[in-house]
Amino acid sequence: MNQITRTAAAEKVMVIGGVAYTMANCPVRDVLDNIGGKWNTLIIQGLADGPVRFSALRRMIPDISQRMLTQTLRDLQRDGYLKRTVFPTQPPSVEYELTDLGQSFLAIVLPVVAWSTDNHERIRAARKVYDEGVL
Amino acid sequence: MNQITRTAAAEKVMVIGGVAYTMANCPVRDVLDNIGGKWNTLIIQGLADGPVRFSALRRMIPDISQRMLTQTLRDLQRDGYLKRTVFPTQPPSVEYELTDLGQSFLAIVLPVVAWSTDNHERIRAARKVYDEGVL
DNA sequence: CTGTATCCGGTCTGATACTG
DNA sequence: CAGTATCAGACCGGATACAG
Repeated sequence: MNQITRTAAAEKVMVIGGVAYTMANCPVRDVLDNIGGKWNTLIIQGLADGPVRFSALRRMIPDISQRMLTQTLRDLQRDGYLKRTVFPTQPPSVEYELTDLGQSFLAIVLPVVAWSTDNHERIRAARKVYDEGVL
Repeated sequence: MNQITRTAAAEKVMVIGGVAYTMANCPVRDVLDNIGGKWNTLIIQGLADGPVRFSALRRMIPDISQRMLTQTLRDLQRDGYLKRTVFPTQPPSVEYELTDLGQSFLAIVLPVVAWSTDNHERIRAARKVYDEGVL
Protein backbone atom coordinates (compact mmCIF):
# COMPACT_ATOMS: atom_id res chain seq x y z
CA MET A 1 0.00 0.00 0.00
CA ASN A 2 0.88 3.57 -0.47
CA GLN A 3 0.89 5.92 2.46
CA ILE A 4 2.48 9.07 3.71
CA THR A 5 3.93 9.73 7.11
CA ARG A 6 5.83 12.37 8.96
CA THR A 7 9.38 11.75 10.05
CA ALA A 8 10.69 12.71 13.45
CA ALA A 9 11.90 15.94 11.91
CA ALA A 10 8.33 16.62 10.75
CA GLU A 11 9.36 16.29 7.13
CA LYS A 12 6.68 14.94 4.90
CA VAL A 13 7.61 11.84 2.97
CA MET A 14 5.87 9.29 0.82
CA VAL A 15 6.34 5.60 1.51
CA ILE A 16 6.17 3.52 -1.65
CA GLY A 17 7.07 -0.12 -1.49
CA GLY A 18 8.46 0.37 2.00
CA VAL A 19 10.90 3.08 0.94
CA ALA A 20 10.47 6.71 1.91
CA TYR A 21 10.85 9.56 -0.56
CA THR A 22 10.31 13.27 -0.40
CA MET A 23 8.24 14.85 -3.14
CA ALA A 24 11.44 16.16 -4.71
CA ASN A 25 13.31 12.90 -5.02
CA CYS A 26 10.47 10.46 -5.65
CA PRO A 27 11.32 8.09 -8.49
CA VAL A 28 7.68 7.63 -9.37
CA ARG A 29 7.32 11.36 -9.89
CA ASP A 30 10.34 11.39 -12.18
CA VAL A 31 8.73 8.80 -14.41
CA LEU A 32 5.19 10.10 -14.12
CA ASP A 33 6.33 13.53 -15.22
CA ASN A 34 7.68 11.99 -18.38
CA ILE A 35 4.52 10.00 -19.01
CA GLY A 36 2.26 12.91 -18.28
CA GLY A 37 4.20 15.51 -20.25
CA LYS A 38 2.35 16.73 -23.29
CA TRP A 39 4.85 15.52 -25.90
CA ASN A 40 7.08 12.96 -24.20
CA THR A 41 5.19 9.78 -25.05
CA LEU A 42 4.48 10.98 -28.58
CA ILE A 43 8.19 11.43 -29.19
CA ILE A 44 9.09 8.12 -27.58
CA GLN A 45 6.61 6.38 -29.84
CA GLY A 46 7.94 8.28 -32.82
CA LEU A 47 11.36 6.79 -32.15
CA ALA A 48 10.02 3.26 -31.69
CA ASP A 49 11.18 2.02 -35.10
CA GLY A 50 14.71 3.37 -34.99
CA PRO A 51 16.76 6.58 -35.22
CA VAL A 52 14.91 9.63 -36.49
CA ARG A 53 16.19 13.06 -37.44
CA PHE A 54 14.99 16.27 -35.83
CA SER A 55 13.16 17.46 -38.92
CA ALA A 56 11.54 14.06 -39.40
CA LEU A 57 10.16 14.20 -35.87
CA ARG A 58 8.72 17.62 -36.63
CA ARG A 59 6.89 16.15 -39.62
CA MET A 60 5.59 13.26 -37.54
CA ILE A 61 4.22 15.64 -34.91
CA PRO A 62 3.23 18.82 -36.78
CA ASP A 63 1.47 20.25 -33.73
CA ILE A 64 4.67 20.58 -31.75
CA SER A 65 6.59 23.82 -31.84
CA GLN A 66 10.30 23.80 -32.52
CA ARG A 67 10.89 25.07 -29.03
CA MET A 68 8.92 22.28 -27.36
CA LEU A 69 10.47 19.58 -29.55
CA THR A 70 13.97 20.71 -28.62
CA GLN A 71 13.11 21.05 -24.96
CA THR A 72 11.34 17.69 -24.68
CA LEU A 73 14.17 15.92 -26.50
CA ARG A 74 16.63 17.46 -24.03
CA ASP A 75 14.55 16.31 -21.08
CA LEU A 76 14.31 12.77 -22.40
CA GLN A 77 18.01 12.72 -23.20
CA ARG A 78 18.85 13.98 -19.74
CA ASP A 79 16.95 11.14 -18.10
CA GLY A 80 18.66 8.61 -20.36
CA TYR A 81 15.68 7.65 -22.50
CA LEU A 82 17.33 8.60 -25.76
CA LYS A 83 20.71 9.24 -27.36
CA ARG A 84 21.56 12.25 -29.50
CA THR A 85 24.01 11.91 -32.36
CA VAL A 86 25.33 14.86 -34.34
CA PHE A 87 26.67 14.22 -37.83
CA PRO A 88 29.27 16.83 -38.84
CA THR A 89 27.71 17.56 -42.20
CA GLN A 90 26.91 20.90 -43.73
CA PRO A 91 24.21 21.74 -42.82
CA PRO A 92 24.35 19.64 -39.65
CA SER A 93 22.03 16.73 -39.12
CA VAL A 94 21.08 15.22 -35.79
CA GLU A 95 19.61 11.83 -35.05
CA TYR A 96 17.70 10.78 -31.99
CA GLU A 97 17.45 7.18 -30.94
CA LEU A 98 15.98 5.25 -28.02
CA THR A 99 18.41 3.81 -25.51
CA ASP A 100 17.81 0.49 -23.82
CA LEU A 101 16.15 2.42 -21.02
CA GLY A 102 13.99 4.23 -23.57
CA GLN A 103 12.89 0.97 -25.15
CA SER A 104 12.09 -0.40 -21.73
CA PHE A 105 10.07 2.72 -21.04
CA LEU A 106 8.26 2.36 -24.35
CA ALA A 107 7.32 -1.16 -23.33
CA ILE A 108 5.52 0.06 -20.22
CA VAL A 109 3.93 3.00 -22.02
CA LEU A 110 2.35 0.94 -24.79
CA PRO A 111 -0.03 -0.90 -22.42
CA VAL A 112 -1.14 2.46 -21.09
CA VAL A 113 -1.83 3.69 -24.61
CA ALA A 114 -3.74 0.51 -25.36
CA TRP A 115 -5.78 0.84 -22.18
CA SER A 116 -6.58 4.43 -23.08
CA THR A 117 -8.05 3.56 -26.44
CA ASP A 118 -9.83 0.53 -25.01
CA ASN A 119 -11.53 2.54 -22.28
CA HIS A 120 -12.02 6.00 -23.68
CA GLU A 121 -15.66 5.30 -24.48
CA ARG A 122 -16.35 4.60 -20.82
CA ILE A 123 -14.46 7.69 -19.76
CA ARG A 124 -16.29 9.93 -22.18
CA ALA A 125 -19.60 8.43 -21.15
CA ALA A 126 -18.85 8.99 -17.47
CA ARG A 127 -17.77 12.54 -18.20
CA LYS A 128 -20.96 13.26 -20.11
CA VAL A 129 -23.14 11.90 -17.31
CA TYR A 130 -21.22 13.92 -14.73
CA ASP A 131 -21.37 17.15 -16.71
CA GLU A 132 -25.11 16.79 -17.31
CA GLY A 133 -25.72 16.13 -13.62
CA VAL A 134 -23.84 19.28 -12.69
CA LEU A 135 -25.82 21.54 -15.01
CA MET B 1 3.13 3.03 -35.11
CA ASN B 2 2.20 6.44 -34.10
CA GLN B 3 2.23 9.21 -36.61
CA ILE B 4 0.62 12.49 -37.34
CA THR B 5 -0.76 13.68 -40.63
CA ARG B 6 -2.67 16.57 -42.07
CA THR B 7 -6.19 16.06 -43.30
CA ALA B 8 -7.46 17.51 -46.54
CA ALA B 9 -8.76 20.44 -44.53
CA ALA B 10 -5.22 20.98 -43.19
CA GLU B 11 -6.31 20.11 -39.68
CA LYS B 12 -3.63 18.49 -37.61
CA VAL B 13 -4.52 15.11 -36.22
CA MET B 14 -2.74 12.27 -34.49
CA VAL B 15 -3.12 8.76 -35.81
CA ILE B 16 -2.91 6.19 -33.03
CA GLY B 17 -3.73 2.62 -33.83
CA GLY B 18 -5.13 3.64 -37.20
CA VAL B 19 -7.63 6.10 -35.71
CA ALA B 20 -7.31 9.85 -36.04
CA TYR B 21 -7.75 12.22 -33.14
CA THR B 22 -7.30 15.93 -32.65
CA MET B 23 -5.30 17.06 -29.65
CA ALA B 24 -8.52 17.99 -27.88
CA ASN B 25 -10.33 14.68 -28.18
CA CYS B 26 -7.43 12.25 -27.91
CA PRO B 27 -8.23 9.38 -25.55
CA VAL B 28 -4.58 8.88 -24.72
CA ARG B 29 -4.33 12.48 -23.55
CA ASP B 30 -7.35 12.01 -21.31
CA VAL B 31 -5.68 9.11 -19.55
CA LEU B 32 -2.17 10.55 -19.57
CA ASP B 33 -3.42 13.70 -17.89
CA ASN B 34 -4.71 11.57 -15.06
CA ILE B 35 -1.47 9.62 -14.80
CA GLY B 36 0.67 12.71 -14.95
CA GLY B 37 -1.33 14.84 -12.52
CA LYS B 38 0.48 15.48 -9.28
CA TRP B 39 -1.99 13.73 -6.98
CA ASN B 40 -4.12 11.47 -9.16
CA THR B 41 -2.15 8.25 -8.89
CA LEU B 42 -1.49 8.79 -5.19
CA ILE B 43 -5.23 9.03 -4.52
CA ILE B 44 -6.03 6.04 -6.74
CA GLN B 45 -3.51 3.99 -4.82
CA GLY B 46 -4.91 5.26 -1.55
CA LEU B 47 -8.28 3.84 -2.51
CA ALA B 48 -6.85 0.49 -3.60
CA ASP B 49 -7.98 -1.37 -0.49
CA GLY B 50 -11.56 -0.13 -0.37
CA PRO B 51 -13.69 2.92 0.42
CA VAL B 52 -11.94 5.75 2.24
CA ARG B 53 -13.31 8.91 3.79
CA PHE B 54 -12.21 12.39 2.81
CA SER B 55 -10.44 13.06 6.07
CA ALA B 56 -8.73 9.66 5.97
CA LEU B 57 -7.33 10.48 2.53
CA ARG B 58 -5.98 13.73 3.93
CA ARG B 59 -4.15 11.80 6.60
CA MET B 60 -2.73 9.38 4.05
CA ILE B 61 -1.41 12.25 1.93
CA PRO B 62 -0.52 15.07 4.34
CA ASP B 63 1.23 17.05 1.61
CA ILE B 64 -1.96 17.64 -0.32
CA SER B 65 -3.98 20.77 0.32
CA GLN B 66 -7.68 20.54 0.94
CA ARG B 67 -8.29 22.40 -2.28
CA MET B 68 -6.24 19.98 -4.38
CA LEU B 69 -7.74 16.90 -2.73
CA THR B 70 -11.25 18.07 -3.47
CA GLN B 71 -10.40 19.09 -7.00
CA THR B 72 -8.53 15.90 -7.86
CA LEU B 73 -11.32 13.76 -6.42
CA ARG B 74 -13.79 15.67 -8.60
CA ASP B 75 -11.68 15.13 -11.69
CA LEU B 76 -11.36 11.41 -11.03
CA GLN B 77 -15.05 11.13 -10.28
CA ARG B 78 -15.92 12.98 -13.47
CA ASP B 79 -13.93 10.53 -15.58
CA GLY B 80 -15.59 7.59 -13.85
CA TYR B 81 -12.59 6.33 -11.89
CA LEU B 82 -14.28 6.62 -8.53
CA LYS B 83 -17.67 6.88 -6.87
CA ARG B 84 -18.62 9.42 -4.22
CA THR B 85 -21.09 8.51 -1.50
CA VAL B 86 -22.48 11.02 0.98
CA PHE B 87 -23.81 9.73 4.30
CA PRO B 88 -26.50 12.03 5.73
CA THR B 89 -24.96 12.20 9.17
CA GLN B 90 -24.25 15.23 11.30
CA PRO B 91 -21.60 16.28 10.60
CA PRO B 92 -21.66 14.80 7.09
CA SER B 93 -19.24 12.08 6.05
CA VAL B 94 -18.25 11.23 2.51
CA GLU B 95 -16.71 8.06 1.18
CA TYR B 96 -14.74 7.63 -2.01
CA GLU B 97 -14.38 4.28 -3.69
CA LEU B 98 -12.83 2.97 -6.89
CA THR B 99 -15.22 1.94 -9.65
CA ASP B 100 -14.52 -1.02 -11.91
CA LEU B 101 -12.90 1.44 -14.29
CA GLY B 102 -10.81 2.82 -11.45
CA GLN B 103 -9.62 -0.63 -10.44
CA SER B 104 -8.77 -1.36 -14.06
CA PHE B 105 -6.84 1.89 -14.14
CA LEU B 106 -5.02 0.99 -10.96
CA ALA B 107 -4.00 -2.27 -12.57
CA ILE B 108 -2.22 -0.47 -15.40
CA VAL B 109 -0.71 2.14 -13.10
CA LEU B 110 0.94 -0.34 -10.73
CA PRO B 111 3.35 -1.67 -13.39
CA VAL B 112 4.39 1.89 -14.10
CA VAL B 113 5.07 2.48 -10.42
CA ALA B 114 7.05 -0.75 -10.25
CA TRP B 115 9.05 0.21 -13.33
CA SER B 116 9.79 3.60 -11.80
CA THR B 117 11.30 2.19 -8.65
CA ASP B 118 13.14 -0.50 -10.62
CA ASN B 119 14.78 2.01 -12.94
CA HIS B 120 15.20 5.17 -10.95
CA GLU B 121 18.86 4.44 -10.31
CA ARG B 122 19.54 4.41 -14.04
CA ILE B 123 17.56 7.59 -14.52
CA ARG B 124 19.38 9.42 -11.75
CA ALA B 125 22.72 8.20 -13.04
CA ALA B 126 21.92 9.41 -16.56
CA ARG B 127 20.76 12.73 -15.19
CA LYS B 128 23.94 13.18 -13.21
CA VAL B 129 26.12 12.40 -16.22
CA TYR B 130 24.16 14.81 -18.38
CA ASP B 131 24.22 17.63 -15.84
CA GLU B 132 27.97 17.27 -15.33
CA GLY B 133 28.54 17.33 -19.07
CA VAL B 134 26.58 20.54 -19.39
CA LEU B 135 28.55 22.37 -16.72
C1' DC C 1 -16.52 17.06 8.46
C1' DT C 2 -16.41 18.31 3.87
C1' DG C 3 -16.30 21.33 1.29
C1' DT C 4 -16.22 26.61 -1.71
C1' DA C 5 -14.25 31.07 -2.97
C1' DT C 6 -10.50 34.03 -3.83
C1' DC C 7 -6.00 35.46 -4.59
C1' DC C 8 -1.37 34.86 -6.24
C1' DG C 9 3.17 33.31 -7.60
C1' DG C 10 5.55 29.86 -10.42
C1' DT C 11 5.62 26.92 -14.34
C1' DC C 12 4.44 25.36 -18.86
C1' DT C 13 3.63 26.41 -23.51
C1' DG C 14 3.39 28.76 -27.89
C1' DA C 15 4.64 32.56 -31.10
C1' DT C 16 8.14 34.99 -33.01
C1' DA C 17 12.64 36.34 -34.25
C1' DC C 18 17.40 35.33 -34.75
C1' DT C 19 21.94 32.15 -35.47
C1' DG C 20 25.98 28.76 -36.71
C1' DC D 1 19.15 21.90 -40.61
C1' DA D 2 18.87 22.36 -35.95
C1' DG D 3 18.79 24.93 -32.87
C1' DT D 4 18.70 29.51 -29.10
C1' DA D 5 16.52 33.80 -27.04
C1' DT D 6 12.85 36.37 -25.55
C1' DC D 7 8.26 37.49 -24.36
C1' DA D 8 3.44 36.89 -22.98
C1' DG D 9 -0.69 34.29 -21.92
C1' DA D 10 -2.70 30.07 -19.84
C1' DC D 11 -2.64 27.06 -16.35
C1' DC D 12 -1.44 24.63 -12.05
C1' DG D 13 -1.00 24.38 -7.42
C1' DG D 14 -0.76 26.39 -2.71
C1' DA D 15 -2.37 29.52 1.14
C1' DT D 16 -5.99 31.50 3.28
C1' DA D 17 -10.58 32.55 4.61
C1' DC D 18 -15.25 31.28 4.87
C1' DA D 19 -19.69 28.02 4.91
C1' DG D 20 -23.39 24.21 5.11
